[in-house]
Amino acid sequence: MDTALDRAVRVFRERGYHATSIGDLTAAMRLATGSIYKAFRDKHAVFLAAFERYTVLRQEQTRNAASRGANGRERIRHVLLSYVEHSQGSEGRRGCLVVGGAVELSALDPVVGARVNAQLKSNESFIAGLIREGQADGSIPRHVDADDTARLMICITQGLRVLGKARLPLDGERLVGVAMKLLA
Amino acid sequence: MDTALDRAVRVFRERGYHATSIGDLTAAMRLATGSIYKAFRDKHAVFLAAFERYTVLRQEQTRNAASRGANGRERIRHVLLSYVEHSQGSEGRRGCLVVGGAVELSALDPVVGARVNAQLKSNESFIAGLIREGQADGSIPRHVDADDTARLMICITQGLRVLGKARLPLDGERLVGVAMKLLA
DNA sequence: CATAATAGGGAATGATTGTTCCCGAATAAA
DNA sequence: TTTATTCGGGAACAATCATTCCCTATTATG
Repeated sequence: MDTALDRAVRVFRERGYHATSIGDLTAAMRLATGSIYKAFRDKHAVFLAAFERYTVLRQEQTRNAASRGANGRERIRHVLLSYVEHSQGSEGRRGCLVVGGAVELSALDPVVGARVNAQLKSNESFIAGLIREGQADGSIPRHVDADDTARLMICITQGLRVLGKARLPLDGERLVGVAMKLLA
Repeated sequence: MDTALDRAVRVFRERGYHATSIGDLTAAMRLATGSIYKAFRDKHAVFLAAFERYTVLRQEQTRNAASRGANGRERIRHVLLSYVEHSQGSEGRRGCLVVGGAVELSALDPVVGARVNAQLKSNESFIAGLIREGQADGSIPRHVDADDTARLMICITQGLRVLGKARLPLDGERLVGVAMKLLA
C-alpha cells in the first residue's frame, strides 16, 4: 500500500490535484478504480494520504540534511542546500506537494489548507530551533531574530520550489552562500 | 474587454486554471459561453490573455513601488515591501498568476511554462538592475553579487506568495528588515 | 428603407470526470 | 468439500466539462 501511495505522490507532484484524474491514479498506482475506492473514500482522501506520506518523507530528508552539520549554522546551511538540491532538475520539476497544495487548493479547501499551514509552521519552527541552537553554540550571533529569520528562510525554500518548477537553474553553493548572510 | 479580462484574472487567481470552469468564467466575465469563444480560441487562450494582463499590471505596480525609493537600496526595500503587501490578507489569498502558472501548468504546458519563465527572468533582471544602481549610487556595497542576490530575492518574492496563499501572516517591516541583510 | 454583417447569448453536444455497482477469483471457515 | 468472506478488477452511471452551433438583436451598408 505504501508503494502505491508513493506512486500517487509522484503523480500528484507532477500534475497537481485537479489535473490528476482517477485514470491517472489507476495507471500510476497499478490499482483498478474499484480498488482505489475501496482503500480511500474519494480522490480527495487519496490526495490527503499522499500529502501526509510526502511530508513525512520530506521531513526525514530535511532532518538528515541538518544532521550533517556540526553546529547550528552549518545545520541550516545543509538544510538550505538540500532544499536547492530537491528543487533542481527533474526532481525539482516534479514539484512539491506543500506548495502545490498551497497554491492549488489552500484557498478553497479548508482541510488541505490546514495541513499546508501546519506543515509550513512545522518547517518554520524547525529552522527557528536550528537558529537558536546556533546561537547557543556560538555559530550564530545573538542579535539574529530567530522567528523572523526562520520565516524568511521558509519563504526562500518555498520560492526555490516555484523556481524549480519553472526550470530556472539553481546554483546551490552560490544561492546558499548569499542566503547565509541572513545569519550575520 | 479589458474589464472582462480583469475579471478573468481574478477568477484564475482565486481558483487556478483547472478548477476554473467555463461556467465560472461566464459568471465572472459577465459574458455568455458563445461570446467567450468568439473572443478567444479556447479556455487556454483566455488564461494566456489573463496572464499577460496580470503581468503587465503587476510590473507597473512593482515599478511604481521602486520609484518611491531615493536610491538603489531604498528602491529594493520598497519593491520587497510591495511584494509583502500584495501577498498578505485577502489580496494574498487571491494569489499570483505567475506562481499559479508555474506550479499548476509549467511542467506540462510549454506555452505557459515559457511565459512564466520569461516573467521570472524579467523580474530578476529588474532587481539585479536596482542592485547595480545601488552600487553606483553608493547605497549598496560593491562586493554584493547582483545576479545571485537578485535570484535569491526572486525566491523570496515567490515564496511570499506561497505563504500568503497558505494564510501565514506576514509582517512587512520585520521580514523586509531581515531580507535587507542580503545587501550588506 | 432594405439588407448585409456582426456581436452576443444560450441551448445542444460529445467527451471526460468522479463515483458506484457488481462480478469473479482467492482465501478462510465449516 | 462446501460455504462464506474478502479483495481486486472493471463495466456502468450520472454529473460536469469544454466546445460548437444556431438564434436574435443591433449596427453598418447598399
